[in-house]
Amino acid sequence: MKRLYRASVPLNPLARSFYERDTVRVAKELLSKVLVRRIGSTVLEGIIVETEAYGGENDPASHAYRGPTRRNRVMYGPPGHAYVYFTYGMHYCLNVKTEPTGQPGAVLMRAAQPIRGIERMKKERRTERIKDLANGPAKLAQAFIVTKALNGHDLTLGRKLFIVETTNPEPLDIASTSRIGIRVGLEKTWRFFIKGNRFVSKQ
DNA sequence: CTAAAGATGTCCT
DNA sequence: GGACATCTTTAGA
Repeated sequence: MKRLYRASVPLNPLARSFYERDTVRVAKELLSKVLVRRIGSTVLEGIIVETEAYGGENDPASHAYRGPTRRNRVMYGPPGHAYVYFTYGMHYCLNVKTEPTGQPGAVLMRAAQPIRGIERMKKERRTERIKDLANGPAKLAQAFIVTKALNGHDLTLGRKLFIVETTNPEPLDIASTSRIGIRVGLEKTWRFFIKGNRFVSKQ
């Protein structure tokens, strides 16, 4: 069956060089880019509207603060891979690894504006409210069907899970605050979101 | 081995 | 605004 048009132009996944940079910079630049999840013939897409940067031994809020462990090993691997961890006994959170290999750094995907595959997301999230599909890190992971099976997945391959540039980028108004849900490292304003976007977790 | 916290979400008051 | 679900990971004995 012929398609009259494409809802989104297929673009190449962001290259490893995009991720292999300063974590805070990557966290800001990921805003407005599109997170893509493919499961068989199903495609899920969302505009990244909120992120948080996590560092290494200089960042007490980071999983890598006390050095490498089994859980955080992806944070010490090559850039451009997914770091997925399980928390609170029931939730997954999705990060992308930044900085060069051997240097810890990751960006937490905190919220996305659903643009494709919304019906599937509603089913996964058990809600009809589009605003509530991915306005939080664990909600986002659930909507995009991200589990520990994707931990360490290479985001530059363009399969299963990856990120692409926006087709029509608009000028961004970016706000920054302290990161959410942490008890230390509050002095760093490493949470970034698109100001005014209604799919952000908290204004 | 044991214990406590956790980059959260949901439901209740 | 607060309780609570639920279990892996990590730190400490």
